[in-house]
Amino acid sequence: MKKYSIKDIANLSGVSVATVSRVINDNGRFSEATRKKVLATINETGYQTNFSAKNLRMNKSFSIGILVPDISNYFFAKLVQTIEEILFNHGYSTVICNTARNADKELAYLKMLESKGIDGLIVISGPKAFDIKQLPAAKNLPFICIDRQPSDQHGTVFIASNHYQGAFEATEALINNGCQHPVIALHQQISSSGIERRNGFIDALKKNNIFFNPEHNQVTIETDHILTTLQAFLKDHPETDGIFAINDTIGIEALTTLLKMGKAVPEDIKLIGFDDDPQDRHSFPTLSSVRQNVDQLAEVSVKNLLNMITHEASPESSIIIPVSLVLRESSR
Amino acid sequence: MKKYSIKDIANLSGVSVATVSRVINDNGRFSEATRKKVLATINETGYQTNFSAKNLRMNKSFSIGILVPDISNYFFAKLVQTIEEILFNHGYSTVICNTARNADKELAYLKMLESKGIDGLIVISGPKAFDIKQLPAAKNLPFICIDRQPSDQHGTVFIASNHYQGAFEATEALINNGCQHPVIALHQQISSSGIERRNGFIDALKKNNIFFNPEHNQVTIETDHILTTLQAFLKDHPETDGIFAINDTIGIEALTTLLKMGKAVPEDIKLIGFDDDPQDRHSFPTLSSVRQNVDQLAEVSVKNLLNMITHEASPESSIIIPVSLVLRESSR
DNA sequence: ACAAAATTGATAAACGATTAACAAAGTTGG
DNA sequence: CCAACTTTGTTAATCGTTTATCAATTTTGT
Repeated sequence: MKKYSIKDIANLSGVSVATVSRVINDNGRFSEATRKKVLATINETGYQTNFSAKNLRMNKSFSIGILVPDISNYFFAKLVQTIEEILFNHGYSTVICNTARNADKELAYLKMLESKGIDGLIVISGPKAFDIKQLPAAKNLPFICIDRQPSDQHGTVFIASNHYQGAFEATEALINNGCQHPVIALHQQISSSGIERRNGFIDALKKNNIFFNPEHNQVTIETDHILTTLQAFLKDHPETDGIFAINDTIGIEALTTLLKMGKAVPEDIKLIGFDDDPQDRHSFPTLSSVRQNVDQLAEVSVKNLLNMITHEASPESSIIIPVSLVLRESSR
Repeated sequence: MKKYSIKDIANLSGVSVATVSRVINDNGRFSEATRKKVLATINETGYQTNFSAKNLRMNKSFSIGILVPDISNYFFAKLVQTIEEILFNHGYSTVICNTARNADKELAYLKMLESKGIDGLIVISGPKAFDIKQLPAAKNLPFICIDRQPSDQHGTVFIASNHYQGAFEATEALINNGCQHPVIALHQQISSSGIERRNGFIDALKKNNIFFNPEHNQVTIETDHILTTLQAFLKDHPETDGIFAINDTIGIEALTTLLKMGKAVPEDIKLIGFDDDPQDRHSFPTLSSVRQNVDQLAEVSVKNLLNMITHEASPESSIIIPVSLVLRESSR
């Protein structure tokens, strides 16, 4: 299988390479007759344009980098998947970089991406160790942040779900279903979106005249020690009748831990998580959660990034996407 | 931030571009003094080689394509993540293509990947609609298949977990724990790995003198109708005391369905799944499963692919990776 | 019918790297 | 001291595109 170049196509169709290029890129300067002729030989030969050459000449690579902390996390995987699909439909390919929340890896990836001459960058969450914008690599690179607030807001796009709203609504759902002593369950280190969620929880308490006391209304879960942590907490705070888990990993863990402890969910303790992992539908009882609108998140991200790349429209600077509460059995 | 080319570096260090290139690629033909000089200006300027140019000249892109059916599936995500990391450590970047098990998309992706001039391809599972090898795009492209048997074995590498072994061991575990009437739960359409798993199940029955009767020892789960399907099956076959689920999605669904029906797991019915999803550790009771060795799968895949690319060693043709049974509460 | 304008196509110069072929300078042995 | 060899570095071709500039041809207006 020979690889055909534009020159071969030109020779075979009896025109010049310039004409072939014009036909391929459809920029007018040719007659209908030549168009047919050229297209025919392209079809015959199965010619494919060589992107390396095109990239070199046009200084454009038709590929986008994505920095993502952990693609084995369902939410990130789904988000990346959706973004990738939309980008592909726009003629871009996606280079996925799994940073493992490691700032050094992030830097290494950025260097590689710069070398490859990517046209744009999408940064999802991740470490706040340094500011992407400060990097030489990113100086002239269109990029947007999802769930990671860039420290220098100017000229960058920030997109996130309304974590605050989701937490607020989830907490109010607990209260409306009778919880008098709701507790938020979270990890030690907490991301920017986590802070938003915590604020939503606190404000929902406030609005319902429940005083937020970190001692009583908050439990810090240490991974792998959830049973002991939760057991100790509930012993000290037997009045607890509702838990808002800051994400579904904690939510599901809390659920099974409660069951192991002999508590009934939702009868004794109501429970709501965050992220709407698929497993929420398959727990027993099923787990209420807050669903982020992944499609919209992806859509808006790509739209804005491509706008930045083509300069067609000036990008918005900060976009918050609504979330939706998914009520299931665990919070009845 | 200016972009420096090799020419700039040459001028700034007072040598020719050829020399700079030699220093960068360390191929000998220069003195220690020039090396230091060139490296110094490279450091000062922050020069990065332009991959488009390098690719064009060398006819090599240092990027690998991955065709994967569904990256939001935990096993695939983990596998892709691991492969990506290893490839990155070898200086390759990864272009991920989510085919959604759609043969047309697969074809479109392959065209794009060919245009980009990828150096190699990894195909994970996916539709058997057509044979990659037959595609002109793949004629001279080194590629390996994970969990997808290429129809033309010659010169291609096939890598897979030992699905047969996993299913066999899981089934024997059920039997050894007292199950007299084990049942396999599977979907209507079944992949090549699914067939292996089913064979393992059947042979384990045989070995233990249980006659395999599709009527009695197999239930076909229709997604979204699992409750009714399973309920009907158990009504017709009340003797059922063990279920081997062909994957963890079915496993977890079966588990909660059984609980909803008032069955006790593992007391009434023992249950083992396949793939060792993280959620298995957080169900109640925890779900026994078969774990594929993702690290080894990734390692072996990359090693063989890179061997094919560099011709350093001739690739093996068919590699089977052992799996391990993870026993938890659901099969006690 | 002829000048001006519009259409169509060709030539050749980039883009930034690698590398074969060559040249100059330095080293060595007899 | 000079032939032969080694070391170091330069020049220029090449990869496959795009596109500015120019040239030839056709169309149009009067």
